[in-house]
Amino acid sequence: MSKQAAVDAPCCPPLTERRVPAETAAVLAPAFKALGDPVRLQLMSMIASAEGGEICVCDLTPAFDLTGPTISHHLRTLREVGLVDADRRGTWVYYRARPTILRQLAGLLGALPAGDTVDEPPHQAPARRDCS
Amino acid sequence: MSKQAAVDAPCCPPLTERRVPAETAAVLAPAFKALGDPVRLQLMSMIASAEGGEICVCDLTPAFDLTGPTISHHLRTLREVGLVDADRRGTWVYYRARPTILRQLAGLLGALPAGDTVDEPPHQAPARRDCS
DNA sequence: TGTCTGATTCGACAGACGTCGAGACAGTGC
DNA sequence: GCACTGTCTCGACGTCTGTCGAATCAGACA
Repeated sequence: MSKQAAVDAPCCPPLTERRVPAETAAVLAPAFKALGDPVRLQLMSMIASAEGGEICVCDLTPAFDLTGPTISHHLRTLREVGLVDADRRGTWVYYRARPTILRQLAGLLGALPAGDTVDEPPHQAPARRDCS
Repeated sequence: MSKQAAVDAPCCPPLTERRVPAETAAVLAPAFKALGDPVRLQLMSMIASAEGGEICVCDLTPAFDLTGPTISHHLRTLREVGLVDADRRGTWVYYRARPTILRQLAGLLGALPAGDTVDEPPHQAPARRDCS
């Protein structure tokens, strides 16, 4: 059924420290892309923050002004990149987040063990260089 | 001309803790989407990890099997969501990462206290079925 | 000034994406 | 068995995206 490609990606140093190799980029980019839609980003957060660690589709659908098939489509996208996992229980289907890949993405962006986060290089706000 | 919309986003609790509001999702999703392309992900990491904090376009272009205009297009995408900043110096244009939004994204994905979550979340199903 | 190099913008095109309605499938309950 | 509910798949449609070549813009230099 689902591909869940990104799940097995090798773990990754923050992109602020070393250039991301093409292979890693090819594997992780789809996960970022999946989060690149406001609906999916909200779906992901509803799933990841659900109490009990999982949430029913029937709780997700009414939260949006979209049809069932559309929500289902977005959920499949999240499933295919390995961000969530589905589980049918009787009539209902429950979705659950997969923290591993979420951590990989966060790690890549540099959510390091908190504390040593890179800090602003010299950068004044109003720079506006408009080199257009 | 550039939009740099996401830059001013309010900071955000991890999506594993609370549902991301539609507003925040609409603001941060474009940044994730920008990172959702392998080429842009690599560009972003080359820029963010560049020594001196910045890197010349002339160093970026030859690193890919793509034409100049295509690289320029991707760089503009990164610029428009506020992930990078451009600066023309003489003949060359230098790009620099903006750590603020990078940290926002990382934080959203889970400034996980490290060592906490394991892949398998609590798995017994708390039979929530009040979906009627 | 004229020419050269580096970077961006413009216009075009194929392919991917987001959305929907209709229909199919999986379980439950009578 | 049959009807009902919840979810997914399929096909279609309009829009967006990634890529390119050609043209344009911005500086440097003779």
